[in-house]
Amino acid sequence: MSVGIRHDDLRRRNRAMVISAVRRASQPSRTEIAATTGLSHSTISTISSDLISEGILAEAKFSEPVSMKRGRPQVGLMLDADAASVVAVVLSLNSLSAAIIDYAGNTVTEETRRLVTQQMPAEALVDECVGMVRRLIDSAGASGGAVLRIAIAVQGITDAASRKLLWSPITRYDDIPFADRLEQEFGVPVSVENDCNMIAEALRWRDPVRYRDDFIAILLSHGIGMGLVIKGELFTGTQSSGAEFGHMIHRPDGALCRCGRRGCIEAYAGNYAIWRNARVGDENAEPLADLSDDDIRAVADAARDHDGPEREAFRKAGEAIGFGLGSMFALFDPAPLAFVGVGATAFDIMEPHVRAAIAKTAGGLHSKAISFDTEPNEVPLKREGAMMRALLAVDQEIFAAGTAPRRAGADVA
Amino acid sequence: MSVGIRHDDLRRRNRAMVISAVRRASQPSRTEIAATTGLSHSTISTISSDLISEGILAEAKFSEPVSMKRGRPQVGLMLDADAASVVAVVLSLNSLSAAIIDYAGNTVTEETRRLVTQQMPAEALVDECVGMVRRLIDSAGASGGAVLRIAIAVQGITDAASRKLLWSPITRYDDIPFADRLEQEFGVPVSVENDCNMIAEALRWRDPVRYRDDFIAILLSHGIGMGLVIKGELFTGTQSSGAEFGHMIHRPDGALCRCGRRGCIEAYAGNYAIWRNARVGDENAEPLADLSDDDIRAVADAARDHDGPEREAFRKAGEAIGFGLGSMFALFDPAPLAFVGVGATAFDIMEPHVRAAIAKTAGGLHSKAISFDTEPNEVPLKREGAMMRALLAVDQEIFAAGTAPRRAGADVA
DNA sequence: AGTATTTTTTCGAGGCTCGAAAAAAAGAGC
DNA sequence: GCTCTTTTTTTCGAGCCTCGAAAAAATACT
Repeated sequence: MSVGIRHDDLRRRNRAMVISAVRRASQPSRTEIAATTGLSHSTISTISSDLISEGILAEAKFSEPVSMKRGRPQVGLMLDADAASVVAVVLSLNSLSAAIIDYAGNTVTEETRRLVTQQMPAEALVDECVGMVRRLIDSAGASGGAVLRIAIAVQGITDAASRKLLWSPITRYDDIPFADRLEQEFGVPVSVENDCNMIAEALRWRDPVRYRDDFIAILLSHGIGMGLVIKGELFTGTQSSGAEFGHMIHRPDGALCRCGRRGCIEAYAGNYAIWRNARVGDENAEPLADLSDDDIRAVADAARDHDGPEREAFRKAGEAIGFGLGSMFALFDPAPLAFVGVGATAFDIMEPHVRAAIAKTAGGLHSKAISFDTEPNEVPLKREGAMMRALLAVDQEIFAAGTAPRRAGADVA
Repeated sequence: MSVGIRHDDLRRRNRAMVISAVRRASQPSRTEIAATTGLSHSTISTISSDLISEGILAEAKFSEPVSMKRGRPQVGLMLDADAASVVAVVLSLNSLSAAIIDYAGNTVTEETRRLVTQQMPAEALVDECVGMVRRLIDSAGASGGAVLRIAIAVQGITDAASRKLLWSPITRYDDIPFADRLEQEFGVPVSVENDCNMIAEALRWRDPVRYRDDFIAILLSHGIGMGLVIKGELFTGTQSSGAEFGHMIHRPDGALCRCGRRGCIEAYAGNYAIWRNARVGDENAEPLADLSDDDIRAVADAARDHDGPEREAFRKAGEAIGFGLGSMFALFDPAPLAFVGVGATAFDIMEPHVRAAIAKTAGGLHSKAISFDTEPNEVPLKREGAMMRALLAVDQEIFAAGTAPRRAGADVA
């Protein structure tokens, strides 16, 4: 099972701790790092001077002299932006975008283009990714650090090893091996991640106070996605990316879902379902393939304006989400929620029904205490999440190990 | 956040690895331990001779000479039964039992008695536990190692810190602080655990091949309980023991549940629900407080014998369980299942309906591959689970640390 | 009885972290 | 302007820990 700790793991782990402390805090001093990691000052001193000489960290030159205290001033440590760079790719329905990001997290170059993903062969999808990444790397030229990692946030179900796109609403094809192809093309590790998991990862970095150890991100768009952080870790399935909240069953044998099954939460709360209930009035009608943001906003406006099928459609959506959350809360207790995507703009209409449904479930005891937050624009979140995923991999897997700690160190000295 | 690895943690962790390897395997040799832990032979040699001199491990005297190989024969290591002992307490509806178990896992003494738990004040429940543990410790006398840990498996929801019984069907009272009282009484750490979690823990030790990293134990009795192991760890809630499968929502605003809410899985699949559907025919009728095993077996026999309300009741139960599992599998992919308790004797009637329901959900793709296993007798499983929980705590928290590694070691030498 | 083989222990080397002390870098006080 | 105080950072020696190699131990084979 779990393996013993070798002597050389010790350094690797503690280097990882230091890098992680610097990435998390803003220019922490060595003393602060010692405090947060619990390691001694001398250890932090040794490790950080190693990392600086390897070009991974740098001392902040003009740290604002916040101190105004006596004594030697603290000198902040920061990530050396030129230590490396990563590529964050976001692939969604009819849209592909990518960016090169330096080691400190600044965007170097980016590109976005529209594609008709549902009508492209699987090969072509991968080719588009490869092409865009290639162009970005070429345009960035020799500036900054070498690209050490690529992360792709993609709508759909990925495998647990983050290598393939198992299934996605953006294409008719299954099992598309994005990672293998891109690794072969660029010679760096590639991971393929579910977009909602990346949204959760991004929220954690945007607001570490609210979204710390346990929270839930729900993407309300054409379908319903979820990113789940439990006990400080992204919750993924054992074989897939997991957390397919949209396909939990709300009503057995109920409304027709885009996935072909019946009664899924998505079949009540996805944009297509809300539109169908509001405008078609038949929950068994074939789901629309796509729906513009304006379409759904129009339904929301109508629902706000007067009672009628639109308002009823949002009631059903809120109810489905609420009962689904209630079932989840039976499994692992309530947690703060973030609603992301176009649907979040209409969340005000759904919220009372979500709360009413949760109140009827095991999560009901705390239903008033559960915090809801909305963020309409999911695109930057997906990119930030993929970026953080890639950067953290560089931190932990490459820089913590210390590329040839003896040989490279000797070269430098 | 996570804290750095201090120099002394290293030894503690590797000692823990060795102890754990010995507990898991049956009399492994030092060489085998080195292989499974990945540590060097010299390290294993040092650590194991320390552990032997501290009286935690012992060399097996007459290990069957399975080898028949040339060379120095391997000498198996085993846990020293006298190193310590633990108490495993199982508290269920109308029944309390406890046992003293030595460090090697052998039962030293045990006692069981019937109580009318629902009519006892909270204090009296705790008093009964204290009294029984006291009698056991007294009767065991000075034989064996000192009691270093107590674990209580109790039906109901416990808090995440395993200290209190938050809610339980066995009593009208909430927030009963079992751990505090018992610790005060016996001066050793006490943990209060959900009984189904202990069932899962026990299954892992009974059949480590089938129940390894991901599996689900479902207790089919008056209510429905669940113990969940995901990625090698017992899955608990963030604030409570979690995995309240029985109170996931099967049908919004559906049948009346024992918990007062509506539509819970338990309200269709708990013994009282099956009995109610079979014999009362009104899913809103007030649930019975208790039901004998014979009652439910009679319904099962009737269902097997002829079509009618009994068979229909089991169909509804299987359907509720199947859809609930399907919803869970949307979150974390399918896993092997063990059905435990009286209800498991009737599982043959439910199985086709469980599978049919799962097939209608996101878990349906693999519905045929999901393995079902039944074990009617839950009582020994609860005890074994509590025992393992307590023993592992002694392993990891007490013996791995090495009580005063310098001073005690010096005393021995 | 001697040799081959496998397991276990011993021993020295190298690495890592730690605590204490020293060095560095500022503000405070006169 | 100089010294003292305070705080941060580095340096240095000590103590552990793990590792690899070699030695020792224990058995089967010839």
